[in-house]
Amino acid sequence: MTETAKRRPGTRIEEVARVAGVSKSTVSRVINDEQYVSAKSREAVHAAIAQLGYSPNQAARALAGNRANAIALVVSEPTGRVLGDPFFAGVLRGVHSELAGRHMQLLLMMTQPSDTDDLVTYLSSGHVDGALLVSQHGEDPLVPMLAEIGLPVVSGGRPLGMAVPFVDADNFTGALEAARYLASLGRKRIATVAGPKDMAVGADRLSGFKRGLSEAKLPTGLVAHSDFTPESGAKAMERLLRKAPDLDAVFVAADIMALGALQVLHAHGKRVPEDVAVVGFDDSVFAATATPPLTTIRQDVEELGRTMTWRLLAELAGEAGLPPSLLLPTSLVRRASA
Amino acid sequence: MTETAKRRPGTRIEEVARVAGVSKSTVSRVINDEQYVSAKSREAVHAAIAQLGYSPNQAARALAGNRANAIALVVSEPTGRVLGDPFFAGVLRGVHSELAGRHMQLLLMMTQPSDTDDLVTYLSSGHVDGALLVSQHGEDPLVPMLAEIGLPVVSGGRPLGMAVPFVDADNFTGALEAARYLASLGRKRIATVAGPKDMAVGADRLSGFKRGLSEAKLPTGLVAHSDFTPESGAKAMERLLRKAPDLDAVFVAADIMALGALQVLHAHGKRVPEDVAVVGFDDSVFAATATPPLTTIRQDVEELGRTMTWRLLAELAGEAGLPPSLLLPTSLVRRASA
DNA sequence: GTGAAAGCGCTAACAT
DNA sequence: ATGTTAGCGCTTTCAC
Repeated sequence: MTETAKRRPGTRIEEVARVAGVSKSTVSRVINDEQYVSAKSREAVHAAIAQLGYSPNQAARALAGNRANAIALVVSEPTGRVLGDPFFAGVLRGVHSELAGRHMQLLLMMTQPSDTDDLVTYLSSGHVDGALLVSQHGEDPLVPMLAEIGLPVVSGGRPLGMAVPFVDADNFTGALEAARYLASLGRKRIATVAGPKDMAVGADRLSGFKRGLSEAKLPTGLVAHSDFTPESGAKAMERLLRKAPDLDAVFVAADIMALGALQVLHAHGKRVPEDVAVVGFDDSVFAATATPPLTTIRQDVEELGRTMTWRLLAELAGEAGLPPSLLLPTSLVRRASA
Repeated sequence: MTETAKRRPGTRIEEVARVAGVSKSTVSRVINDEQYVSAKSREAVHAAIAQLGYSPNQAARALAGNRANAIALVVSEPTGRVLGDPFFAGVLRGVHSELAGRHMQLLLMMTQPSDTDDLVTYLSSGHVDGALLVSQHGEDPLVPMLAEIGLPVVSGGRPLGMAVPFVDADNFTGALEAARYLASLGRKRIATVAGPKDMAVGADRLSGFKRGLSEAKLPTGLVAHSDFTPESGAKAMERLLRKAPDLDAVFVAADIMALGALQVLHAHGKRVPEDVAVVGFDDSVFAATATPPLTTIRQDVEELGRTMTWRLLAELAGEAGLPPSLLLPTSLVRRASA
């Protein structure tokens, strides 16, 4: 590295102390919202901070306080395919809004299974105070590894393996509602493009769907698995059509897969919803803009991000009696496809 | 704050030095890839680091080195609507891949126009070494403010106001190619759903489009402005159809707007591409999954992210003779819509 | 309620 | 090529 650029931060805490007429310690106490500071001092410090445009040096805070004042958002998936997913975008937005105003930075980390070790080393070295995990496939080794090093963690989506705190949409109930709705429409040959078997989200939505069909005394055998891409959604739809050319409804376990399914349905001359009713899941940006607009199960991904963050921060703050896991409600959004 | 959780980082540099049989300074030099370290020491240090699973404390590095070892990715737009945009996801992926392996963290910051001052204060306080800006509308006040405090900055997309280093897709040439292609198809009444007037990306694509039509001696008057959402794309398409019911082609300046335009075209009984040929821009995930699949101008957003990051890091490293701005090539991707 | 002083773990002169 | 020393700006005992 050559001649790395350096810059001197502006005001230091000492100057704030001078202007406010108190000691550094008092300024520090005010900044950290501690008790035992007189209203008078507090006010003076706030005034000085505003006047000088002071902003504490995070590095020094972290070093002295033995905290990082940062949490990581870990996306463990090959080359961040999830990033393109509106799901992730929503979570990110939620995390960010929950963090707003707190003195906490968000570090974004992506990781392939191959460099899991590096990541664990990094996370265990005090760079962050806790981690949020998203979109891990099945039994992600990251989960037990982080649990072992004692790093507070909250998973977005139910992890398949080890029990760690998590927040998830109520996928089971959402899919159940989708199946009930399709059955209520009088559809009899209801299929599903399910998610991957090795992801809890896939399994949960499939379970809920099957439960709904069972209630209506309908057969539950029309299942094609897929991963969360339009392409594989299309392929799954092809398989379904081959197996049951006369199917009259399909629950696609993610809007993004429904896009592919819709293309295949059109290509086969099936009218939606007349011949085949389609219900998606997520109510992502894809749903409203699909042709035809997609009836879907809405999950509030932004709320998911907020809740995950709240849960993690609460744990970092040492709060007791926190629920190990939380399920967020879903709701049916009716559009043109069913 | 109550009883904030604390953790002690594991190994410290001193222990690495002891195990390697050298001084802290030498370990530091090895870590920072400096010269004047014997191969022997270097090797010993690497071995010790591996053995101990050592990872340097970023806070201490930042404090002592007077660098943050972090850059910010600033998304300046009301409540991160951009986040849902595949454009942003791609850029993020590119930024991240370029950062991989360097000791640099990525801080994600979103900001509304209202808290620009806070952001500037924060960024100017040494928390980051530089910033990447994306998706600013028109003359974003952030640009001159950051330039003023001397923070190295690279903009993703050409900023409308002040001259700061930027990287952008070659929007002009891309749109030019779209227009030429449509003309080469024999289309005569070619319209465009353009982007916002106050964004360079909107202006540049419109200019290129008009230039292309002029070349073919075609009229350039069929223009409807829109922002980058499917809804406003649909509205713009409605306006275009009202103005020219017999239009036979439309260049939609973003795939995501094309989704809305496509819905409207269908609703009006227009067949795509038979009656109306449609060309989009971006080649985002929306393009291939649209009905019909969209012919579009591809821009490599991941490369955009990588290039922005490279440019910023090069500047931080004090490299001389860096190009103030860079334009990335685009290419036509033929699918079914035109 | 407030201040003084001792580090937090590292980098950066300055020696050698 | 390597070791020694002095901080970086803040939080945190511990007095008062």
